[in-house]
Amino acid sequence: MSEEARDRATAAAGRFAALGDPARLLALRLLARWGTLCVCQLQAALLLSQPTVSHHLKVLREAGLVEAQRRGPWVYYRIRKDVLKRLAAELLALL
Amino acid sequence: MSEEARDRATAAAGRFAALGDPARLLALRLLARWGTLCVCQLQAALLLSQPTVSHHLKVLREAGLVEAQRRGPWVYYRIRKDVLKRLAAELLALL
DNA sequence: GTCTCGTATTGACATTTTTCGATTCAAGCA
DNA sequence: TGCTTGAATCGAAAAATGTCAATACGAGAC
Repeated sequence: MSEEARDRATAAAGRFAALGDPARLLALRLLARWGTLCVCQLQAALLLSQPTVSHHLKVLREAGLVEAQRRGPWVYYRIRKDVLKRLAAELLALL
Repeated sequence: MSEEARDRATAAAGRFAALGDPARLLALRLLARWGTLCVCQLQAALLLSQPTVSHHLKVLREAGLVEAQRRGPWVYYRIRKDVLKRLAAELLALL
């Protein structure tokens, strides 16, 4: 297995790890359903403290799975579909 | 979000977590390429101690992503493609 | 039976992760 | 200038994870 393949595997593992938490996967399902949500809306749905929700969103952001945009006092999050598509392709490559 | 959706998300998160380690993802890539490998072959490719490889394979097994079969003194592992397909579908449902 | 080889489990350790309370930052409004 | 509200960061505690050495298990060969 080549060096680049190893690096790609490591990068993909990082994204899968970001998906590997129930709270984060639920947040993504909510974002998939509603398109865009602010932290307080996600907090209400996830039933976690605000710092915890912020932490999970940071993990998702650093994995490249979501992006944030500030509008007034609110920060809205949205899924990065292109990244998710590439990740799904990595999964299907295992078949 | 319904109870079942929450449970499904938790189960899927467990499988994604199993994918979320470079060693395990590399093992899956090797299995995808060669179809079937024993622990000692995976160990040689992953450059990890034998107990560590066994541990990772156990994680993958308990997540349902691979299955094991003993043939003589060797235990051969193979990907469970149906499970991987369902997992990819979960990912694509986020689009 | 014993020996050997491949695999699994145990025990231990260091690191990482998850979570929260307390605090700080950012933006708008009075 | 404060004040209020939403979000991020800090600090800390508990839990989970990744790794290995040592040990135990399982299946053939002798």
